[in-house]
Amino acid sequence: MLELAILGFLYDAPLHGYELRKRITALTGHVKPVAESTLYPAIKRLEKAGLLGRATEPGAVAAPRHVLTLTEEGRRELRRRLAEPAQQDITDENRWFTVLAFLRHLDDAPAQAGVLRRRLAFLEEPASFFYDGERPLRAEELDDPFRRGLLTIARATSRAELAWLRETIASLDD
Amino acid sequence: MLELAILGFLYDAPLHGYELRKRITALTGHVKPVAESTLYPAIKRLEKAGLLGRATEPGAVAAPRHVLTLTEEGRRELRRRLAEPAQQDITDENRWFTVLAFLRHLDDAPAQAGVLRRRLAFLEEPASFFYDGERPLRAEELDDPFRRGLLTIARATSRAELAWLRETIASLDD
DNA sequence: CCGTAATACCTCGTAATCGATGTATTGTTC
DNA sequence: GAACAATACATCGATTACGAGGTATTACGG
Repeated sequence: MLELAILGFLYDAPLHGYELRKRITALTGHVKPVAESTLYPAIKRLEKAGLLGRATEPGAVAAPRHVLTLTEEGRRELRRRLAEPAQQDITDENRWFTVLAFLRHLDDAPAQAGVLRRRLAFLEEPASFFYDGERPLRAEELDDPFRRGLLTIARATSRAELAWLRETIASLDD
Repeated sequence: MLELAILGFLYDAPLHGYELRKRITALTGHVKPVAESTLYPAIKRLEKAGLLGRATEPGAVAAPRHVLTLTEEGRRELRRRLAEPAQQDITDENRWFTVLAFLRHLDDAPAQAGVLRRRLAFLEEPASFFYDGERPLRAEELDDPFRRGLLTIARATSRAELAWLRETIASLDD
C-alpha cells in the first residue's frame, strides 16, 4: 500500500521524501498514519530495487532535499501493480482506495475496467460478518445494536460502491 | 485488531485455536485474511501476558485441542481496550469494525456512547483525500473519474455511518 | 538570544505478520 | 486401499512496520 502510494505520487512528478510524506498523509493519513521510520526505509527499498533514483538538491528552507524520480522500470512496475493488484488490494478498503487513487495512471480503459470488475465481483459475493453455521445473518436478525450497525453501514457502503462501479465500468466499455 | 478479536470471541465462550480461526475468518477474513502463522503466535502472546489460559482436550475429530479461556485479567483487558480504543481503532475501518463487533461486551451504555462519540467526532472532521494546498477538493472538482469515485464512495459511507451513530448515541443516552 | 516550530533526513531495536513447511489423525471419495 | 480434504497445532526465516531517538538548518516570536 505504501509502496504503491510512493510509486503513484512519483509517477506524476519527482518529489522529495518530505513532500511525499505530506501527500501520503493527506491521502491516507487520517485513517492510517505513516511513520517516517516506515517511509524512508520504503524509499530505500524501492531505490535498491531500481524503481527510483535520487538527486540531491539544496533545500529550499533547511536541509538538502533528495529529489526522487521514477525510473522507467519504476513506471512499468506501477502500471503492473495497478493492472494486476494483489487480492488484498481488491478486498481491503484501505488498499483498494490507494489503487483507485492512482488507477488513472494505467491509461488503458479495458485494463482499468478489468480492475473495477474484480472489485465488483468481490462486492457481489454474498458475504456477512456473522453466521449461523453456514448461513449469513442479516442485520435484522441480530440483537446486538452494534453488530446490527456494522452490517447496516457495510451494506450502505457496498450499495453506493456497486452503483458507482457499474456506472463507471459501463462508461469505460464505450 | 487480531488480539481484540481473540479476546472478543473468547469473552463469550472458551474456544480452541482452530475454531477461533474460523470465527475470525468469518468476521474479517473476506477483507483481510489472517494467516495461521499469525494467529498461533498471537495466542501465545496473550497467554504469556496472562490474559488467557489453555486446557488440552481430546480432539473431536483429529489432534487434541487446546481450549482457550479468558482469565479474569483477560476479561478486564478486553473491556479496557473497548472502553479506550487506540486512535487507529477509531479511524481505520477494519479496526473500527472489530471494535463494533465486540462493543456490546463493554456492558455500560455511557462508555459505549463515549466510544461512538469518538468515531462521530472523527467522521465529522472535514477531511478529504485530495487537496489543493490547504483546501480539500470536492468530488466535483476532480477530472479523474477514479478519484471522484473514491470521494463519492467515502462520502456515502460516511453519511450512512453518521446517521447510524447519531441515532444509536441518542438511544444509548436514554 | 533563546526557545520553539518547521523543514529535511536518518538509524536502531522491537514487534508483528506472512508464506512455506512440518506433524499427526480421521473421514470421505474414487 | 490410496488419495485427498479437513481437523488441529506448530516453527522458522524474511519482510514490514513502528516508536523512540538523533542530526542539522532556517524562521519567528518574546
